[in-house]
Amino acid sequence: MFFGRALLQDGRPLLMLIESCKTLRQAYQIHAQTVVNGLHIHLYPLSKIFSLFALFGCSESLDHSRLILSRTDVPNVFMWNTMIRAHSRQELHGKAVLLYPSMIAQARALPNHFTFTFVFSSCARLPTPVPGFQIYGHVIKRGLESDTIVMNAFIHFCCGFGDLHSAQKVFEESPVRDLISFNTMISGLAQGRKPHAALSLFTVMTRSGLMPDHFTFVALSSACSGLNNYRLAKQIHNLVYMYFGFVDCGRSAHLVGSVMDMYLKCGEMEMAEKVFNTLQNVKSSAALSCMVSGYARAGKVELARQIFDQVDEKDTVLWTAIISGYSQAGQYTEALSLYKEMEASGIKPDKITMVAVLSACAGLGAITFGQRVYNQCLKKRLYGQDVILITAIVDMYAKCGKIHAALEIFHGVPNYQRTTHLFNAVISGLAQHGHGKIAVLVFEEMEVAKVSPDEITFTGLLYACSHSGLVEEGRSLFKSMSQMHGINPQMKHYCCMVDLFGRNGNLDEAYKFIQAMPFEANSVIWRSFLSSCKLYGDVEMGRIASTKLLEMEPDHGARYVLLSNILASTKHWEEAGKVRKVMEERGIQKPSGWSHIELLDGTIHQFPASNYKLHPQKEEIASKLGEINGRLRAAGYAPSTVNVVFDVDEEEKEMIVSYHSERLALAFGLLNSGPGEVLRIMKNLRICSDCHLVFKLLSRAYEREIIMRDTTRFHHFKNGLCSCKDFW
DNA sequence: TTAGGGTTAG
Repeated sequence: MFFGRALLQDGRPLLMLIESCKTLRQAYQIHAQTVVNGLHIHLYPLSKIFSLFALFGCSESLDHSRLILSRTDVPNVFMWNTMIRAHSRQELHGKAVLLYPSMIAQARALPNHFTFTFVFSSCARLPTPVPGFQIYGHVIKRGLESDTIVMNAFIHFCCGFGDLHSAQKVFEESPVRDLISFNTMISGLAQGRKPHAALSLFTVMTRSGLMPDHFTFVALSSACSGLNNYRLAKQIHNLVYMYFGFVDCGRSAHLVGSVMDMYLKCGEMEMAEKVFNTLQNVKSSAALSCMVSGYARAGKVELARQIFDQVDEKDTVLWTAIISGYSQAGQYTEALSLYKEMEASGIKPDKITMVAVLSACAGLGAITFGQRVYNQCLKKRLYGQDVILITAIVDMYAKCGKIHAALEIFHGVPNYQRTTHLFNAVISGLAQHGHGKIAVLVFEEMEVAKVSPDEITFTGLLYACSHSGLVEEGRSLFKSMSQMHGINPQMKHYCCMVDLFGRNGNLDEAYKFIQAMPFEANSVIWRSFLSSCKLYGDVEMGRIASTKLLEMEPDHGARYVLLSNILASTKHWEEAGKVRKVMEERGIQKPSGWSHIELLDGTIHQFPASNYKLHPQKEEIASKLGEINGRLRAAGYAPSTVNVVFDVDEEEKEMIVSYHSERLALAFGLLNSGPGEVLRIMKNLRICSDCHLVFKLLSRAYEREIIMRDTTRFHHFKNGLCSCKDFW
């Protein structure tokens, strides 16, 4: 019997029925009829029915196909391959790969090149490359290492894990290299950020007589997008014209989109806009997302928003692009409210969306929202597969004041997933929380795990040392940078060192260090030094730093404030007044301070300094501030007014201090929370020493834990003490 | 074999 022409009892051809099958119900009916007709005992119709279920695309149909497979005595290679492909399509890559050993163990059917192609495609999406390499052993055993299709799949797998070395070795040893081999390799080099290697491979390809196709140029433009080289971008664009003429934007949307993205990533907005406009009515979702993120990267969030708003059917990527755009621009509240809109519109976020949202939560310090997003990640099973997502979660916890939660997650991450970024997030988090010694221990762990540190690792480490008073550790880490790790210290590292010496009172050493630097110190260094001079009341050194600063940045408000503070704190009122006058004459304003507090329900309330008069609870806040002042006096507190710049009378100075934005947020927090609840406050400037003292006293007077994040670090106030040990 | 959105520090 020729089963390809098998007919059911009513005369209908089985294959045609299978091909036209649209619903799962129809599929079950066809299967039932096959059984009635006795066709199911023959392998050919059975495997056709089987693939109908396997590739139908839902979990129920896949379950049914598993059932058929388990009841088949000797499944053939076609059935195994279909099963592997079906699991892969439903993103069940682990299960897809595990089918391979089952196949080898049970079947008499030998794996063919389709088997390996499907298996490698799933292996590329596993969290570890180990199974892929084990299966490559079988490829060699089966003598398929010269099969171009299998080799292409393996090269793709290697590139997915960033193992360009293995990919290139196989590529070069391959006896036959086709267009797909070259495209895969060029694309792999692009992803692995080897643009020059990708370019030279392109030359090899054209010299060998192969004609590039659209895929080649998509890969090539992606490779060159990171080079920031306008001329090269233009050359590639010209090559596209040379090979394909004026490309049909409808059919070549991929290619046009990639060329546009290359211009965007080179910062060539005008050319990108030109290409974008050629797309006219066929603007693909990808092109729109590119433009949105391109504008956002260029700091033009409003333009990005305009494009976003004009799109009727927004997909996950477009939503993510705009959310991430706002987050990167520091407009975290807007980012979070867009995420809420996205949820309401029914578009499902994916792991990349979550990364963008978590980064906004981290920026804002919004722990309730952040925790909700984390729970969503767990529920949607997004967590665990992706290192960047893990890094974003760790960073969110650290920046929202829960460093222990951050550490707990970090400790659960297996070694093969620990990247430089992840270590950096943990080390910087620990630094912000003042856990310098633990940061150094984590760094030692990093060295043992052979994860290479970069300049960001050292920024975090040196920062941690300077904020924990670890002068010797800092000194030796700084030395090890160039001597052991081949990283040349940059301005920011020198800045940390000046901070390290200055904060610990070694002002002379800090000054000598600045003078011995291999390049001219920038304003950040002088500001750090000036802060230390203020901390230790060294007017002479402070004057040197101030003079330098005013020369360098005559329009920067904070410098004037710091200088007049230092003069005021040492009662040089007259000079402080002069500075203020210069500031007024030049029309410079002090940066305005604000604080916000998050309540348990996740709502965030923001307070600008000295201003709560517009707040709906203004009367309660005023009376709470009065009560606070009373409690403070009872605790023997006298306001320190060294931070108040001007020589006004003492009472007025006290008033100005008592209206610092963090105090307003605290008063509001006490009013709107239950006893024993932790108060979480974020401030956009550094906390002043007076507020710091007040927060310590109030943590005892009200028996409250207060967690406060300022621009430089976290302060945990509890029982009259602060975690920074008054060192910040 | 195809493009687009993502993490740390400053």
